[in-house]
Amino acid sequence: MTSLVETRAALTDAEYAVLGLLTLDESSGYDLNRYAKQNVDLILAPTKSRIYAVLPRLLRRGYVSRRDVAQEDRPDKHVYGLTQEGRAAFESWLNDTAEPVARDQLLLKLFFGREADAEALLEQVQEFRDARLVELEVLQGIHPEDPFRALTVACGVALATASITWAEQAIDTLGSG
Amino acid sequence: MTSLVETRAALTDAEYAVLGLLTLDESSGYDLNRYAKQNVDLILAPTKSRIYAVLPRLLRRGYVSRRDVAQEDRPDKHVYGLTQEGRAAFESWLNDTAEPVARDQLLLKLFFGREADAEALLEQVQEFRDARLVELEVLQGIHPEDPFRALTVACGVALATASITWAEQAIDTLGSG
DNA sequence: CCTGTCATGTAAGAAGTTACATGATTCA
DNA sequence: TGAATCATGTAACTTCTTACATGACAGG
Repeated sequence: MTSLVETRAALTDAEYAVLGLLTLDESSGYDLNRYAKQNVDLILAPTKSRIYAVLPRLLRRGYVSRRDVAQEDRPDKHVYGLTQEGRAAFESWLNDTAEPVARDQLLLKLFFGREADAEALLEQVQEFRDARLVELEVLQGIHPEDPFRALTVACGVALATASITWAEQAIDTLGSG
Repeated sequence: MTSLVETRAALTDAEYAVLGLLTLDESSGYDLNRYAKQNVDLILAPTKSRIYAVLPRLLRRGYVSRRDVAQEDRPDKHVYGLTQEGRAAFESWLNDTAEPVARDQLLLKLFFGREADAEALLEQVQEFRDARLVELEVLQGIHPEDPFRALTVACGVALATASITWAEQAIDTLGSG
């Protein structure tokens, strides 16, 4: 009885990333690792051992299925595919507008934006922008005497501003799509 | 025999943050927690339990000393102060230009910039800028067909650009100081 | 001959979070 | 009466990283 609302525990970002990659094609751990390095890497780089750790967990939850492919002269291949439950879980995460998303999560969702509901995605980018606006206001209220500390605040301001500008642009793109 | 160069293992960011706060004044865990929440928070927020976990570790290393202050009607206060070794370790971290720093680490160092060697700090900001320039070039070489993925790249570009602009400004400030 | 690709994972440890546990005082 | 401040920490848990472990084949 730890929480009033007993929800099915959420997955981690790494797990959603794996589910997302599996929406594209069924893959082995090895494939996922390589593909993640090449693509999602700049956003979120689940390591090899993380991928291999995550796959059996998703299997136990019924979010992925596993098919073993025998091979000669090398280990069998474990090919994982998304189940209906897995796809449902992934999409419900993708379109969830209730929880505010951090930057990396938003980027991860955008990366798989094709699979998402256009309005839900738009709403999440707007929420992200609004959160940055609040952050910016807070930072602009801080004026440290120490010049070094002023620089740290300036960095926060610069990044928040850039995030807001980018988000506006993203909102335009998504809205007109 | 895990590494050729047997260096005294580096501390974590949370530990350096605590050492940094202790350069200002000796403090109890409670004080550190409160102070961290008010100040470093925006950069790096070591939690209460992390602070209480870190202090005995720093003590064992000889980086801080502990003085117990008896109090009536409430638990004794454990007041920690920086030792010479602690200050040396902190400063050597602060002025270490060998390892490239991540953004949060750089901000943490800047936060305690008064304690740092001006040139070493400058050099680290320059290295940071250069790393962002490389990052930017990589990102500018990526042109995904998928418009959603193009947005994720655009975000990276926006943030890298903002970081570079900020770093230039910081370099000016530090150089003319 | 050596490096890279394919292919699986485990082990050990670091780092951090949330919640638990206790208890007096002060102020609104 | 209830919340905030002062003051200590522990426990349980999650997540993640780095390094270890194995082994064949292909290509330069």
